[in-house]
Amino acid sequence: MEPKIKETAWNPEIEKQILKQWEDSKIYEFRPEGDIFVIDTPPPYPSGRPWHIGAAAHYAQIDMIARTARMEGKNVLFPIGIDRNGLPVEMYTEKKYNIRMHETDRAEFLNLCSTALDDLEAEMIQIMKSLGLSGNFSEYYRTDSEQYRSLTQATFIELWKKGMVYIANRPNNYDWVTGTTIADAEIIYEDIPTKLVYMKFKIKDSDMILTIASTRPELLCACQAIIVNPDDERYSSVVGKNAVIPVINREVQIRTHPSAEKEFGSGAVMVCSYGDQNDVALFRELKLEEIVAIGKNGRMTEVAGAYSGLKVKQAREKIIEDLQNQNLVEKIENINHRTPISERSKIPIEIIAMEEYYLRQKESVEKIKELGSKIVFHPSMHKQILMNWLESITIDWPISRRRFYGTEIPIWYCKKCSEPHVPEPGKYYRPWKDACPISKCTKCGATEFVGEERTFDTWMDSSVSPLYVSKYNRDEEFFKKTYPASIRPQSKDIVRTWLYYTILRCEQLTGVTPWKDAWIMGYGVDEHGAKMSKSKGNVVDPLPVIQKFGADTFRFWSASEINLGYDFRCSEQKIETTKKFLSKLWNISRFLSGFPIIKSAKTTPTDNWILSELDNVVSECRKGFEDYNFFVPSTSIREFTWNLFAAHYIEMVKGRAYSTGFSEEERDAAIFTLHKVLSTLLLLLAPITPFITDYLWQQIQYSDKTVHKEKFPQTENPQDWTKFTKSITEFNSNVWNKKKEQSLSLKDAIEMEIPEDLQQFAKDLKAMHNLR
RNA sequence: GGGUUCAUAGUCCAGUUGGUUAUGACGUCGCCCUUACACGGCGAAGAUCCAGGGUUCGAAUCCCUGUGGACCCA
Repeated sequence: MEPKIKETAWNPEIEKQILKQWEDSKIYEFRPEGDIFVIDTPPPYPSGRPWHIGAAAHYAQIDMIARTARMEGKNVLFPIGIDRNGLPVEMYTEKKYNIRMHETDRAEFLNLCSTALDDLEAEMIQIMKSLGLSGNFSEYYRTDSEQYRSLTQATFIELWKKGMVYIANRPNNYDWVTGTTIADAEIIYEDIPTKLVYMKFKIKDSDMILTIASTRPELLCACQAIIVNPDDERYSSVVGKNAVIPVINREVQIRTHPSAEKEFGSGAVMVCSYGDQNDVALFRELKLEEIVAIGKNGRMTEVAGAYSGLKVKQAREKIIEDLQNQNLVEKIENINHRTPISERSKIPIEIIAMEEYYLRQKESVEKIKELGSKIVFHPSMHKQILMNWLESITIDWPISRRRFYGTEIPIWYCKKCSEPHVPEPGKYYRPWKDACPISKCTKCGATEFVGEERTFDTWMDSSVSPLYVSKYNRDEEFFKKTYPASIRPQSKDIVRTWLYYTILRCEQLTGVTPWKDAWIMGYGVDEHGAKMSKSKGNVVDPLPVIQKFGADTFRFWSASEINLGYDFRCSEQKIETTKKFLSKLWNISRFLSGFPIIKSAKTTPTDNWILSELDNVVSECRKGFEDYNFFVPSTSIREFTWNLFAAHYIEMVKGRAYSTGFSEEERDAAIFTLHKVLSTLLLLLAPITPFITDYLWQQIQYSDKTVHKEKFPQTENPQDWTKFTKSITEFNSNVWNKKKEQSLSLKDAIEMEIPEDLQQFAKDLKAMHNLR
C-alpha cells in the first residue's frame, strides 16, 4: 500500500500552515466553565535585542504546561502580556536618542519610550507565536495600558485607605545614574577591587595617633563618630576622647560599639552618613546628626569643601592624594570589597536620605511564610529562595520612584496645607498633567492642588498580574472562577522580587495566596556554562534558530535538555541534533501510514511485549506531566521510540505486517499494535511538539479532529511482559553481531538457536533475521 | 561568614526506597544502501562515579570531613 505521507523528512515550513489552521479554528479559546486552569504567565520585558534564547525556551515550556492541562480536560486561561513599565526602556531610549530623561519634556520622553517598546514588542510577539504558544494573543495585554495602570493605582488606593502606605524620610539606596531610590531587591553584590586606606587620626590633647581603615575616605567630611569594640584592649584608653578628622580638622568622639570588628582593618571604624547600611543603623542608634555629603547627582556637596562638585570616585582619589601629601596615610591595602551595585545601571549605590512612600511589609512576613509554605514549588528546593528572602526583610518597601515611564502615583497635595489626597479607584490618573479630580481639601478646605510627579516601582504593577488576568475589580463572576490562579511559572532569579511581591500584594488585597503552584526555572547559559550577557557577546538569538530548525525542534530540545529548576546550556549544535528525533518519528509515521487503521485485534506475545513497554512509558509521562516536568516524558518517549519500538519491535513485525508467511489474524494484530503505539506516542508528545504531532495525527487520520482536542492516554496495566525486553534486545544484538562476523548482509539467512525463554516470539524472530 | 545547589567517559546528562556487568545522547573510530528513515542501521573504543573517612554482607546512591564550581543572603 502507498504511504499517505510521501516526504522522507519533517519540513518545519509546514509549521506556518498549521499555525494558521489553529488560529482560524480558535482551538485554544478559553471558556470560563468546568474545570478551570489559570496560568499567571510572566509578561516578558522588551528591553532590547536580541531576546534571550533561554527566555524563549522558558515560554515553550510554559506552553507545555498549558497544553498538558488542556489534554487533561481542563479549560485553560493562558494569558499573554507584555511588561512595559520601568527603567530598562528609559535607559534604552536615552541611549537610542542620546538624551537625558530628566532634561527632556516628560510627554515627549514618554512617547519615545512607547515607540521603542512597540518595535521590541513586535519581535517578541512574533517569536512567541512562531513557537506555537497556545496563549490568548487576540487579547494580549500591556502593563502600561490604561486598564492595567488603573488597576495598579486602584490597588494602591485600596491599600492607602487601609493605612498600609506611609511617607518617610530615611536613608535609602540611591542610584544616581538613574536618579531614583531603589529597593533592596534591586541590589546585587559584586566583589570590586578597592583601596582600603589606613588613615591617621590625632587624638586631641595628646600625641597619640589612632589609625582607622576605610574604603570610603571621601566620606571623612560626613564622619560623626569613631567606634571601637568594647573588648578591644588596644583602644580602651582612648574611649571617650575626641579625635581630629584628618584633612577636615573637625573633632569627633571615640565610642564603643559591638559592631566594630577587632580583626577588620585597625579595629577602629569611622561612622559616616552613609557608607553602608551599618552606618545607617549606627546613626539611628547613637542619635548622630546626619551630614549630607553626596547629592542626588552623585557628586560631593558643599560640606565636602575642596572636594565639592566632584563625583564620588574622583573625590576619593583626590582625598587619598591629599592625605598622602600630608603624610596622613599609614598604608593602603588593595582588597576585594563586596560592593552593593544597582541591578539596572550597574554602578555602586549610595545611601542618601530622601522622602519616599513606603508600603508596609514587615508585619506581613509571618503571614507570607505561612502562605508560602502551602504553595507547591516545582522543584521543591526553590521554596528555600523565598524563605531565605523572608528571613532577611528588615525594612518596608520603598515604592516611589523618580522616573517617568511607569504608573503614576495617584496623589494630589493641597497647595495650602500639603495634605495628600487620593482619588476614587477605577480610573487611570496622571497627576503630573491631569486636572485634580478632588474639589476641596478635606483638611483645610482649600481648592487648589498640585499633582505628585513620581511613579511606582515597577514591581507594584507586576505584583498584581494574577489579579489583572482574573479581572479583579472588573468582572466579579469571572474573578470568582479564575482566582486564585493555578500556577505561576517564572525564573528563579526573580523569586525575591516578582514572586515575593505578588504574594505580599495579593495577600494584602485578597487575603489568600495568588496561586496553588509555583514553577521555577533556571537560567539559560551559553555552551560553556557561562551566563549570557550582551557585554560578553555570547547571547544566542532565538529567532534564527527557530527559523532554521523549526519550533518543534526547539521545543523538544527545551524539554529534553532542561531539567526543571537547574541552569541549562544553550547551543545551536545541540538543538540541531534534536531534529533527528523528529525525523525518526516522521519516518516511523510514514511507514505506518501505508497500513490501514485497525481498531481491535487478537494480539500475539510480541505485540503484548511492546504494549507492556508502552504502558510503562505512559505511566512515566503522566508522572512527569503531573509535576510539570517535561524532561522525564521527552527523554522516556525518545528512548522508547528509538531504541525499542523502531529498533526492535518494528523490525520484528515487519514481515508479519506485510503478511509474508503469516495469517491474516496475525497480520492484523501487528498493524493494530503499530498504530496503537504510534497514536499513543503522538498523544503523549502533543504538548511538547504540537506541530508535527498534529500534522501526523491528521495525515494518518487517527481521528477527524486535531490532536489538541484529544485527551491523554491512560495506563492500561496489561500483564507485565517487560521481563523479556533484555532477552529480546540481546538476542537481536547477538544475531546482528554474528552476521557481521560472518560478513553476511542483514537479510541473509543464518543458523541460530532461539533461547528457551524467547520461544513464544520465535515466529517473529525467525522472519526478522531469516533464521534457519 | 551563613544558606541553597552541583560534581558520573572528550562533552552533556540519567541513575526511583543502597543489590550482579553504571543509562542515554553528542562527538570519535570501524563496517553496512537491510523495500520507514544515510537526518539511517550495526558494532567498537572511551568512567578509579571529585578526594578521604564512616555505616553495611554490599555504596555512584546514606552519613561525616575536605576540595572545586554556580547561585542566593549578610
